[in-house]
Amino acid sequence: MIKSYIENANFEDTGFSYTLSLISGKHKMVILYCLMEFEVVRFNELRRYLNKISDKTLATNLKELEKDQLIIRKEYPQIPPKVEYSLSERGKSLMEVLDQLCVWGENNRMR
Amino acid sequence: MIKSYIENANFEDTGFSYTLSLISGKHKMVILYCLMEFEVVRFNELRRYLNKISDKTLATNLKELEKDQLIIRKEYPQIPPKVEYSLSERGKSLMEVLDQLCVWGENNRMR
DNA sequence: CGGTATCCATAACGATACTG
DNA sequence: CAGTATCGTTATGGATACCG
Repeated sequence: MIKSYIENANFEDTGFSYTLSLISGKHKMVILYCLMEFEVVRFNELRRYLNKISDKTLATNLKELEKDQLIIRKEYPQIPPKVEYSLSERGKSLMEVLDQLCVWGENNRMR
Repeated sequence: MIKSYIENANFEDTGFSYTLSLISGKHKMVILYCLMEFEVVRFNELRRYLNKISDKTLATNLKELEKDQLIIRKEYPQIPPKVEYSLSERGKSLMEVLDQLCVWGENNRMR
């Protein structure tokens, strides 16, 4: 898997860098975690879970996650507006892998 | 594992974000991959594998990876200088997890 | 409530020149 | 060869104000 990446001198076009592109940035992983934990979350609710994220950054991140089909955005046409975010099946499958990073981190933290 | 993260409203202090802090940035993962693949690599050799990385950025990244004990820097006291980089055992164990991201990316790429 | 628009701060990264 | 120093550029995120 990895060997072919380097030999082809073509890392940018690999599944690995593709995965990274989906979850890079300061907040995306945390957003995904919140959605995994609470399943269905509204915009301002999410903003409270993420300690100090701005409206703009949260909105941008959610749009990208939606575009990448990791999360689902459900809008209710009402006043005041109501929008619910949740993980897609694709998003859930990614979370299984990311959880391994948690485990490694817990086990390999240096004191 | 994850549940406790959110409930504690303490994500910044988790094993997961810790792992991320080790490998964030544009090049670190690629550097680790090169070291995994070629095992022992010199500075300029590494610079050629990473398409367009500057001296400065590569040096900074290598220093951080070394400080985080993911890689080992071995310097030969000679003229001209010779320095070899390789994965530590800790670095190798992290690569096993990261490889799962490869696999997910290959399987879940959208066309 | 769930955003946008605008402007600004910061940090990451890069280019070039130089050195022990 | 393996870097460092300096400067410039770009990408990312934040603050504030405002809107349907």
